[in-house]
Amino acid sequence: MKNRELASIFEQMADLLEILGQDPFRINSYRKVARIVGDLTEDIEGLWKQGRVGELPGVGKNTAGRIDEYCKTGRITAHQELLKQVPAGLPELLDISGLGPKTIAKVWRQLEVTSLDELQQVIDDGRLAELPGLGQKKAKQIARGIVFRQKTAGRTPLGIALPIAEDLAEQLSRIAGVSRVEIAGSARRRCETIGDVDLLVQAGQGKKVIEAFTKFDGISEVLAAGTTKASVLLKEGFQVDVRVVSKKSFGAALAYFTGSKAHNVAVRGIAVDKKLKLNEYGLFKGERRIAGADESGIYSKLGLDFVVPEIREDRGEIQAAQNGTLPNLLEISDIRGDLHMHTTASDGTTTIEELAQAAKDMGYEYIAVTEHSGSSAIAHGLNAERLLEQIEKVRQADIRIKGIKILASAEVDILADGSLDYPPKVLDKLDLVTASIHSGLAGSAQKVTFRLLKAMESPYVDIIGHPTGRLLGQREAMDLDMAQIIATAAERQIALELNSHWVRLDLKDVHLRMAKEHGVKIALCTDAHSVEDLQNIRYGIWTARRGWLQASDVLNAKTAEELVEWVNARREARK
DNA sequence: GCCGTTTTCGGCCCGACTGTTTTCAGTCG
Repeated sequence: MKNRELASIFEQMADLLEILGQDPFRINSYRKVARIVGDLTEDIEGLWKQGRVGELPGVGKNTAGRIDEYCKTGRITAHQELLKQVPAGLPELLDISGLGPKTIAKVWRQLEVTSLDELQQVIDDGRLAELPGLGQKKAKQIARGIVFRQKTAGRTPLGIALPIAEDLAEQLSRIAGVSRVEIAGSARRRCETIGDVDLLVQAGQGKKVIEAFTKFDGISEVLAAGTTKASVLLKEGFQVDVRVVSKKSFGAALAYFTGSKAHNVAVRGIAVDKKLKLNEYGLFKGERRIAGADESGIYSKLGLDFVVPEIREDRGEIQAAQNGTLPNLLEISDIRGDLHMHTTASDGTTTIEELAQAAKDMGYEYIAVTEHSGSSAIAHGLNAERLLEQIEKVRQADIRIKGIKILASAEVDILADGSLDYPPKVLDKLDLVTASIHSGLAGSAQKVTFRLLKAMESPYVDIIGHPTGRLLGQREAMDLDMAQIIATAAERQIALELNSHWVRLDLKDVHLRMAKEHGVKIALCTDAHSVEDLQNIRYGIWTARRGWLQASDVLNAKTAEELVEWVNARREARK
């Protein structure tokens, strides 16, 4: 699937045009195409073969021609031409906070800067500060932007940012005069990584709130502080923006700052169609505010069902909200068990008993204990003999501990050739089998896809664990042919895992949606290595919701009886 | 660039803050 690659070409064309100072609206249209193509669950080449590229929103005659050229030749002439006009090192400079296209063009034309290194040089020798329209402060701001980008690569995992955001929100709510605090932005949409944290405060006296906020512990630098907003850098290395708004505008501001930008633009378009004006202060008919205190009022006045933050991405939710066909998304209460966890028998830090008790306290009906298999030596994986002992321990625990069903399972390694790390007669003794790749993740697309497909041929595999193997900010996802993996999972009735640890979130939202559309069941599991890890399920729930999943799409939303039935049906088919 | 029309041109979101100016450009969200 070439969707990502094509999207990045359009994205880069937009960057190049921006540096060249072209029409901003034209640039915006390129960015829109990049986003549409990147989010597409269908293969763009498939769409092209059917001659349906022109049906995509935002794709006109010109863009359709370019996609046509790309599908035929693998490149776009206009893109190549643009690359010749701008030094290769410039587009990445757009990622530096405080540095925009105008300034990049200026340092390029006037100081002959063509790379990040050369930019650093003209900052250090003072030439950047001497450019007309710039100065000492601006130069320092850009220098900070460079450091920040190098330190954090720009994004922070939700699992790190959200607890900090929740703590800041709590502190803000204790400031005198503050009546309400909400986390907005991508953290509220529960995106897997957060660029910066947006906090919205309802209060009369903005200035006092800003003054108190900028004195909080944990702030390493105040970037901006006015009467209604402040931006600070935390010691953890990411930015927090606080905005103070009045009660009558709170809902409008919350919607506005929750985004996504694409969702907001589309909603605003609906307002315009109705001869209304929507901004961060409210929904207006002429001068009169007709909604704004709460989000639901705005959606309802626009003839839309309320759209939960997790799916505000302009991926079809607005049309669904108009038609009354928004899905009834998965809730944490729908989850009846966790099917992936480790004990001290392999690399966990806890026991079967402790996990079972904690799961019971969470209201679960069942758990599956899944140790690593022998080839994961570093994780003290179990060879066949030790696995049989572990199965016996699980059976005993299941008898001893009342009120929860404990399934004997395993996270069996998928080896380099796609075979499984236990022989069939051992696998046959397990209630449930998850198979995962733990090594050789950097292999070619062809190789890693082959390994997974091969493993899925086994009649013993019920679930594929953390299918892409990514670790946010640490390790790239495997270069899988996801369309083929999903098609095979659908055909063979194999569930795919949504590993809910916040560093994995694997599968991710768009792949979950793709799987759902093909009728593939998702196993929403924590891969817990401790009792606390079981709580990571909340990250999985949010990601599942971002993928439009409903309870009916989730394997472990089934009752214990239904789950056993599902497994047995697969066992029958195996014979 | 796309889109949609009271259809072939004109609009496409726009307000806050900073820094460099001295009324505004650039950046950001």
